Amino acid sequence: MKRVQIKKGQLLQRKGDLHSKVYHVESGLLRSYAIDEKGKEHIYMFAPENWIIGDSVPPNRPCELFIDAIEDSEILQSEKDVSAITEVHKLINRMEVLQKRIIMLMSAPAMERYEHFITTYPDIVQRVPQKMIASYLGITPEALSAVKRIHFKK
Amino acid sequence: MKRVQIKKGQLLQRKGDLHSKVYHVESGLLRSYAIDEKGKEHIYMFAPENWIIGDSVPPNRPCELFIDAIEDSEILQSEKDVSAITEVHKLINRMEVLQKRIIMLMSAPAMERYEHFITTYPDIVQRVPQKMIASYLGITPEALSAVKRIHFKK
DNA sequence: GTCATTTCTTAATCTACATTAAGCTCTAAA
DNA sequence: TTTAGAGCTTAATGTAGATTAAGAAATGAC
Repeated sequence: MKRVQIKKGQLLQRKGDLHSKVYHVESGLLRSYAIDEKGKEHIYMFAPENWIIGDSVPPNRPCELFIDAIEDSEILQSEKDVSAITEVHKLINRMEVLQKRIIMLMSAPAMERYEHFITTYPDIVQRVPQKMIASYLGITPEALSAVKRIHFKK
Repeated sequence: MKRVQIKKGQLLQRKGDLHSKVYHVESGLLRSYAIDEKGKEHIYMFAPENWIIGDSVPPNRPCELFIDAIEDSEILQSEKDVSAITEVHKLINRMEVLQKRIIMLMSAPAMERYEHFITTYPDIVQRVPQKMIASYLGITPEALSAVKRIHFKK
């Protein structure tokens, strides 16, 4: 368990790394994301204060996600040691978020995903660029612009 | 921990239930799914032999998913007791599947999701109707028909 | 067996969102 | 102050997959 200070933009983990860590965010904001074959980023998770973030692969297998800092952050970095997981309920909370997200991606149109994002991450909306929100929602920045135009017209 | 025999088609859990359980499948096949406002089903997970399946909500909150049997099945039913979770690595395995699935839904076209489904669930393909596979992939049965036509033409 | 249902496929049309490209705004550097 | 470059928006066009509808095939009830 190690306390680390990182600067905005700094990369903590890249796809393919072995022995990837788990990060607890004390202050600041991290994100994890995948990059597909066309080079397009897909943000998988934002992690503001008090969140944990990491790649869900066993520590001996190369990881799938990139993790970097969107703001200057202070984090606690720990090994992925199964025996060290004292807070099982934190894992279960995370699984609940994932379940909701999958159902959203399968059924809700872009507009509803945007509204859901705003209610789940009210503080984050002002802290990240639009294109990152689009990436999280699984749409293009252009489509997000259109969604917002309609959203506020209502 | 209770052993139960269930018949094909039998509902084990419906959306809104409290104190939802966790099921370990000894034989047979279960599925969990959501139903959206338009009445459309979205299969969230298949659980063949040796899988665990359940809703990722705390036991005191109403659950989100329906769970039923696709085949006659024999299952072990247990309470959602955090202290009883001895196999943390099973949770972690599940999270890995969810992570892959979200990235798939965000970036891969229907054809690749179908191919990925076949490799991850090779035994299941013959055991469930096409429309359930479509529901799992997040496309319509009509679109799946088209995907398969192209897939086998290659 | 027959009849009724449900499932699967095909084809025509429609639509949400992607893609492309251009213009606008803001910041930062020289 | 101009210039370069991100980031955001707008609009035109393109496309994957949805929707609708109809027919074929499989399944189940009697």
